[in-house]
Amino acid sequence: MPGKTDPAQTRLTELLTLLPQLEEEEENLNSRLIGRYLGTSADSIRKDISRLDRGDRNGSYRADKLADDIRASLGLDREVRACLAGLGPLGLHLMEYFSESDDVALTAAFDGKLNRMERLDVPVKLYPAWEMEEIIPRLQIGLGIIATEPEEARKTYRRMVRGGIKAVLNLSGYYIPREKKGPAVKNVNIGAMLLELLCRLS
Amino acid sequence: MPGKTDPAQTRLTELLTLLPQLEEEEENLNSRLIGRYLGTSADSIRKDISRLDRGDRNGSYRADKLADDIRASLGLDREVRACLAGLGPLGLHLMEYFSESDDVALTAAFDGKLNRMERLDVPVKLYPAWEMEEIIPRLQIGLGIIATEPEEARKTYRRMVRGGIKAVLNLSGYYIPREKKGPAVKNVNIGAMLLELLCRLS
DNA sequence: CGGTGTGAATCTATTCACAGCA
DNA sequence: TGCTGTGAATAGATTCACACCG
Repeated sequence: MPGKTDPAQTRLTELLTLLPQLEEEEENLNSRLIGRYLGTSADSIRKDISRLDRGDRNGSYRADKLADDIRASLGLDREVRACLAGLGPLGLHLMEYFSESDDVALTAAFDGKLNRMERLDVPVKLYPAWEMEEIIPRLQIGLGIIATEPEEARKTYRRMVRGGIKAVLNLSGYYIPREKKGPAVKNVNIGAMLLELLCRLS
Repeated sequence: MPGKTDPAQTRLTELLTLLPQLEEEEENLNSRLIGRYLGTSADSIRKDISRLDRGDRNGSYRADKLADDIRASLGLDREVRACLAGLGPLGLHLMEYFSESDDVALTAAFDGKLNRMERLDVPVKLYPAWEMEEIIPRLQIGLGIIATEPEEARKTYRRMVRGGIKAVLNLSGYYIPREKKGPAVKNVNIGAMLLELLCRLS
């Protein structure tokens, strides 16, 4: 019952990230087309969008308006400050990735290996991992992204919790158990996703 | 209706990837505990496992037996050959990650930049991207993992399709639209996942 | 007791079907 | 005609409740 996963909300966040791409490569949008990109039925897309209650947009969808309406409906107005832990290959990838995001301001990055940090030329302020607890509240960071090795994920998580983080996106592959009174946690496991795909082959 | 996502199957694949971790850090397993790791109710976990129809295992769960039963039930017996496209930071991360997998044999990796490839010391045979179409059928590769830049994802996908790939896990951030008669596609977008988390903060 | 397994009840999501609009 | 919006119908998943086992 905890990590609630409302399918409509999931689709809408996907649609939001899909819209820029659609704007580039499609003339005009409709529910069937969007469904094809998102792997759902046109019906679901229509229902999701209609429930958005935007001032009566008539006829077909416009990417820019849709984006605004989705943001408004999901409460994605204010930008949230985030930090990233782990600067291996995955961390570096995410650093680039999120540097361009509108929804998240990547404000700090952490790693345990100092020498690794010194070499890096990146657009975000870097700190040693043990300063997390202090930096997170000071910079008012609400969201933590874990991209460490699995072995370090738990410790990293604890540091974030002690820093008062509100939500954690954990891409390390280690499963962080949910705890009452703890932050919202989303464990993403690429191996599991791959297995799910494999099931469809059988 | 296409990209069907059976929640029970999703949980079971997650559980399968979770089990090694549980084996390390928990004495004995029960549904509530598993639910805490997976962000679901104990009820769902019990139901999922009971439907596994294993020869009457009595009482509490054993990690090794569970893994076997889940594999059998999901048809994850035979190992599938996979290839990876894109050897930037994300690709390198995945290369390491999947090298250790039991379910997938990473058999080839591709990149468009030759100089990038020459520098790499990796445990998988590397090929230039334009050979995909030829290599995939020759090595009987069934699954493609896309870790390229978004701009190159579409072209990469087309090459995989022409090579006869059966399933695609696409981590580039670009959304590949589903096409009838095409392979199974799973688009994973980290930005969307992050947005979903942000929604929970509001 | 603290746990599992499982029908029955509930709650949620998807699909259907069609009216209404450009 | 081709698409959206939406109630009604269906299908599906989760939760409840309780019998049963070690």
